[in-house]
Amino acid sequence: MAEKVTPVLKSARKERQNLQSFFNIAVSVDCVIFGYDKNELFVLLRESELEEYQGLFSLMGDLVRPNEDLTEASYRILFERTGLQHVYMEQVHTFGKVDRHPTGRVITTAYFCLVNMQDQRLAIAGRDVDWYPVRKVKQLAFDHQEILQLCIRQLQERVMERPMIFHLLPTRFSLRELQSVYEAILGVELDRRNFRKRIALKDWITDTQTMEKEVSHRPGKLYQVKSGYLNTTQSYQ
Amino acid sequence: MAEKVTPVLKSARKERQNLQSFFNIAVSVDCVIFGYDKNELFVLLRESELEEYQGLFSLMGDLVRPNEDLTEASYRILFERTGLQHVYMEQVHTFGKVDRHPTGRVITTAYFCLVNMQDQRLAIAGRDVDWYPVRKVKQLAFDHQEILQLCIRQLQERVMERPMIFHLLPTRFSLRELQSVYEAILGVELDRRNFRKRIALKDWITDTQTMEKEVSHRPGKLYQVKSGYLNTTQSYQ
DNA sequence: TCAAAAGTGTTTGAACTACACCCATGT
DNA sequence: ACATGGGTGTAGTTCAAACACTTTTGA
Repeated sequence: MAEKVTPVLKSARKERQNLQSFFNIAVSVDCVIFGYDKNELFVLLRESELEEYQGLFSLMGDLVRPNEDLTEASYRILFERTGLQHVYMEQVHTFGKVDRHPTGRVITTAYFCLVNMQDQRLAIAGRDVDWYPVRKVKQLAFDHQEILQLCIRQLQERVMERPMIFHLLPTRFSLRELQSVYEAILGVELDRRNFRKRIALKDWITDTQTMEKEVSHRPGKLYQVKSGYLNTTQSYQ
Repeated sequence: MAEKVTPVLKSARKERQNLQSFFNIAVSVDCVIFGYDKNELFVLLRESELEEYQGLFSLMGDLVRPNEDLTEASYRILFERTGLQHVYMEQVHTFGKVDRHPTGRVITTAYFCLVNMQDQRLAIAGRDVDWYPVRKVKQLAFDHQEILQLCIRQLQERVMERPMIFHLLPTRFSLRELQSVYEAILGVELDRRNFRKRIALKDWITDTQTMEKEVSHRPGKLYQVKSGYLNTTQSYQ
């Protein structure tokens, strides 16, 4: 094994000339931005700018700039559309069918983001974007429906395994709220007692010694995520 | 919510002109091709062609052609280097740092492939590629070490959950062989009795009513994967 | 006093772990 | 006879699921 063959070495500079003709696929990033409110999972959409998709909504996407890392591009798009930074983000998949974009050959890398819809810094008013309940989204421009579905699936697969759900909630939350977010994401009802035991086992959250106020029922304890579990950065880009 | 804003529509044709200046990031695919032999996990590597990485090995990669889906490109690269088709393949991650490639801006999508090193159709002799034990790979060209590590991690995370490991083995195999492949991938020793129970629970394999031959110990039963578990195609590209 | 959600424990089954002995074959 | 791996079962633990009643608050 491993016989050595002496290759004809190419320098990067010479190589660049040969490659120029291949620099003709555009690269984009699409952000699937999830939020949670009133027992419902929402996704941020905007109306497609393309004639071909008039009347349809699309995800937040843009081409990657020549001097921008892929993750930088994703954070830029998020910031441009929401005013938010330091948001939880995961790369999901890269979609590369030849005909997926009518403008030309564009491959796109999909990320999902989890944001707190109550965040005061969230600035979508006056922009061409809005929140839509994920359950009601039936059709999107491009292959964005497929992208959305895969992001939901990945969110569902990971949300019980890793402490990521807290990015969707305010700093302090009740166990009831936490359970409702899980139910909205997973699309199932959970048993309250089993849920509380499971969350206790994870050891992600801590009692804040405060209670809900101004609720028309017995107030619950408020919890917060333990420090160190609100990281937004990925290991790999 | 969802106030409508009337956007200025752009046609795909007009849009294409605006985008031309962005068609300047190259897109590549890197295949991490895994094989198994004699209690070891191997990866297929070749010597880097670039002066900058002289003496280092690299993964099998190439630029994506303008009329080629991302997965097509990955299968083409695999076929060019191994002569194999219809191989198990999963997309892992897309790496997009600005400076990851000395030739210019190249983002790359990594796939891992599982091949049977005993496959008669495997044709790497005379090509500039060879198998290296994964454990011994310490340094690679570009960011290929990072790509390899992430592919190994994804393989490890999924190999017990999905019936993919059989692509690394001949059609018929003993439970001992199967256990050894798991051990090579996971980097741990497994208890034989517990392993057999676990595999029985998965219900992936079936007894072939044949036995090992010409082994210098008590021969074991030979098994094969149940039909339907050797799919090579992915749901998403 | 009623409505609404908070809070809490037990029982069962499934799956995983650790662990030891006899069996069949080739040399 | 010996070396090598084949083949098997039990006991303990952990985790998940099913399931009901009392408590606290606001209206």
